[in-house]
Amino acid sequence: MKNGRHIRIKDIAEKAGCSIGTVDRVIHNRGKVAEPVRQRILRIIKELDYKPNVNARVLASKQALTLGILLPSYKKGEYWELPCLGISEAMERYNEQGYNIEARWFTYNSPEKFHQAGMKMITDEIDGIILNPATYKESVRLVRSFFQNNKPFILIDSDIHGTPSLSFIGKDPVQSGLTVAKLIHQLTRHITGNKSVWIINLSIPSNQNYALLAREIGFMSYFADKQLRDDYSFQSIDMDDTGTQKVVDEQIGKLLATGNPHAIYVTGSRVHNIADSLKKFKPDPKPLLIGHDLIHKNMERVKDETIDFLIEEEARRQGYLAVESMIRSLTYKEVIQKKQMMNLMIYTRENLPL
Amino acid sequence: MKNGRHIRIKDIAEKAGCSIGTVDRVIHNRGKVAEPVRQRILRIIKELDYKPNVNARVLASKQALTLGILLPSYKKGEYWELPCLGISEAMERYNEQGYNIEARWFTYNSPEKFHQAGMKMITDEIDGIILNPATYKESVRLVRSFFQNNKPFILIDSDIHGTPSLSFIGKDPVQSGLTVAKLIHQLTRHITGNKSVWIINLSIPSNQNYALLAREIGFMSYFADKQLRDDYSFQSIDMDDTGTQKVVDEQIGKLLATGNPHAIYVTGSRVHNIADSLKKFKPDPKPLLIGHDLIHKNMERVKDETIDFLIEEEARRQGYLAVESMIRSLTYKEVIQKKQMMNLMIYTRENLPL
DNA sequence: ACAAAGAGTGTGTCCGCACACACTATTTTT
DNA sequence: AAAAATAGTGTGTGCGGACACACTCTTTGT
Repeated sequence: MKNGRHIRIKDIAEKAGCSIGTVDRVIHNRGKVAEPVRQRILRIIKELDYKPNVNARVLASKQALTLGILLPSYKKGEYWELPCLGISEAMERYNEQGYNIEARWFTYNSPEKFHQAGMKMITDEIDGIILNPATYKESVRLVRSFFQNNKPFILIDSDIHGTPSLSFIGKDPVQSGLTVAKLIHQLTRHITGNKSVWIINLSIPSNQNYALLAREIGFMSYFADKQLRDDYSFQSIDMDDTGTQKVVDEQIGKLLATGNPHAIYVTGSRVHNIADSLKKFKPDPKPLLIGHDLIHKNMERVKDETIDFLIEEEARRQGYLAVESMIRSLTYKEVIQKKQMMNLMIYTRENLPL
Repeated sequence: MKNGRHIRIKDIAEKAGCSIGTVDRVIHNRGKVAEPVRQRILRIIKELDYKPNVNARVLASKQALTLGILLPSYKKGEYWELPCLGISEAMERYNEQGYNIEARWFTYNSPEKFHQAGMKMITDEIDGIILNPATYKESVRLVRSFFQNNKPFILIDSDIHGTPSLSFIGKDPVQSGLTVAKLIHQLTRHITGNKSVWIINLSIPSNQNYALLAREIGFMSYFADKQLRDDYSFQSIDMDDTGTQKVVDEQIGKLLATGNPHAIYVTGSRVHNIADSLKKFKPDPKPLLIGHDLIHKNMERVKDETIDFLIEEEARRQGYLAVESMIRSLTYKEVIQKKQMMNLMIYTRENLPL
């Protein structure tokens, strides 16, 4: 209704004294354009701060975008389901809006499969890649190939510093550890005497435990910085995740026999296994139990207060943003923020979503 | 690139044996259409699950959307700045994408101004209204007028149950209170003996304190439900917010003379005033201090740990979603979720954003 | 009986952009 | 010197939908 008229290609063409075809050519870097004319047009585009009309662009170009998704394989109810839900949500949303986007999913359960699947995406006609870097070595190799083949990619959940990715979307595991430490510190500060804390790394052996280690580092550094090491005794426990509750029970049983901790921090996403063990053995007083990620089983244990607090880094939103960022980069040629850090959320029974 | 062809008006027209003009008429409920034809077309639309192409729609309709924004007046750094930032962000985003949206802002500092400004939006050419209901009476009157004049509106931040709004976007203050209670309970549970808690209602007198009261109710009910009333002694303190630190200092000084609480819960967004007082008087041991909202001054006090925890309900996102929902309702004719409840976030020094 | 007023429908233009195609002027090849 | 290739540019059509306009056929009024 206002003079807020948007600048069109036509406006630029008129000002530059050429046809819209020529302007189109310089915008898309295709065909031949005389150098002085190109410069003139580029200048005018800058001057007028031309922003292409996204609606017209999408409408006119019938091309379909294909995104490659490369994530760890997972079972229902596990962590990676959450980012995947976000990815699906974003795709649905954009498809509904007239975009034509489809995904090609790849999953992996070993570094070799990871690299293999990644390389396949290069030969396939894929416009952009969203991946979670598994192990450092394979990821670097893969990313190098992406770069050489001019395939844009976005890293999700964990970062590899210095990669030429469009964006990293995820969390800072050290900060997570710090936050858990703060909670445990505050929640146990009025307990007299030395307080014992277990840090349990319950995860699939040899599988991308970088993030878990970083969490533990953050956790420890909190107590170090605050010079609280004398008030606490820590015990790091590496537990193999065989997937069965029984094995966890056994190990927890043994540990509890040696004494009752004041607090337990589980660095992975399988706190619910520990919670179930605690439910079984009923140590008294019940230790404070803190873990990660809003997966279904964890939420159930928060509801019945076996787990006291859950930390999470907007796993679902990570997936959503990854797709959205890729689309905006590919279709609008927008410049994407290099790092998109998620908020770190603290959940307890009373503020659980849904 | 795939057969993923979307259904177009033209497809419907062919199937119905009429022209696209007729289909257009039934879609938009304009002009005359023979009843049997209308029924047939509607049936086909349902059958084929026709979804209009948003890009084409926005491109073709040159109409500008005007949103009316009716919010409490605020100074920089106060709570209402946050939803406003979200609103601006959404508008920018959608304007960039070829939509033509502008806002007309109204603010109020009294119920009369509120009603007055609201009525003015009806006569002005405004397509949709985003408002925060101030006092119950005026809000109901206003909403009634909106309804009669067929102006769609969205309530933000606080709800009026049962209004014919497109959507309510906000929080559940009772849940906030419960969460704070949980925190205080957990954080003081190892303190022996009776624990004293202050609940401070620091707000502008007679101004929309419904939400604050609801928080207090939630807070109290936690302790009641858990049968913890004997372990705690509570003191509710109503403090007028004159805006000056000095007045707060005086009152806190007097209160501290009567004894040192274990925890303080400030129901409004001005915890930082209390924090500053505590910094001045340095009660020992320092009481646990919990409040609401990520406004700048509060965050500063969280950083230096004068405030221990902040609760917030995604104030900024509320504004963003309100605009987005309104646009989707008006331009895409999408059906909007009737209630969009924000997540309840717990912040402490270690997980503060930015 | 004829004009005027509807009811009901089809056609055409435009929105801003992408992209194929056609065209001219100049240079290179044979 | 004629043919062919190339640099550089303009025009036209279509994407899916909104909306103005024109048109036919029936009903109503006088």
